Amino acid sequence: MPQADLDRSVFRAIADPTRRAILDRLRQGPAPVNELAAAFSQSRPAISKHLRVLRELRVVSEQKHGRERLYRLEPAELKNVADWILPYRDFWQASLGNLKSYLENE
Amino acid sequence: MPQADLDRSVFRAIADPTRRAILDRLRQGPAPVNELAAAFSQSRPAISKHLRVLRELRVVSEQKHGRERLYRLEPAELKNVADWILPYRDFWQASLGNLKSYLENE
DNA sequence: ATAATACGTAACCAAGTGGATACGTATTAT
DNA sequence: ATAATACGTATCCACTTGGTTACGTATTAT
Repeated sequence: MPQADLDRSVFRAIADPTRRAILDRLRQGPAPVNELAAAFSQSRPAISKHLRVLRELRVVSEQKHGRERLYRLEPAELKNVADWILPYRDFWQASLGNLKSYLENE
Repeated sequence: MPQADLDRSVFRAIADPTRRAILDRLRQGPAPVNELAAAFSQSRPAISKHLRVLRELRVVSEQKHGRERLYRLEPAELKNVADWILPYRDFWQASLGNLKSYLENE
């Protein structure tokens, strides 16, 4: 069999470090493509492709503004990540708790 | 240029849906490989490869137990995901707040 | 001792990914 | 009108990924 059907979830969007950095930047407010590209020592088309992925997975939105395109953070899909990670919280809290009591009993 | 240096973060570990499912399963307790493989309509070696990725990124640990290898969830690295997503929480809460007041004012 | 079980790994392959350069188009500046 | 700017897209390429089958090895069962 060639390959299973692709993962089109938000997890793919945040799998790439450049895309995560773009999202981090957009937390400070919308930005045009050139400003984003300037920060990442990659060609502008490369950033455009990353933005396309983020757009298609609905993590950002695009708004034409003159000849610029302002990209804006769309946090709704990211909530899925938080929701997925949530039940694991108990586990690392338990681990830290064990470590704490271990240290306290030495 | 061929490719940038690879992302070896936990985000890569959770990028694949099969690997996320494995982690979800391991939340209920450690499991041997065969049990994991039985659940995913993939060959056992495929699951072994996924487990290797999870192992190398320290999201699971392996423990030999007779001829079985028990895989166990190691939540510490997953905390990085929760930490990364945390500042975005404000954004989707703001969005939901806006939606709420929008609906209330109609 | 021999067979069966539970794995990991090697080799291979199709498809996906992330990058670059080249080019086209809409908008603004001159 | 012409040039410059700010993009998106097409094409190409090396590398990665995720799957398979074939095989080797340690452990347990007979």
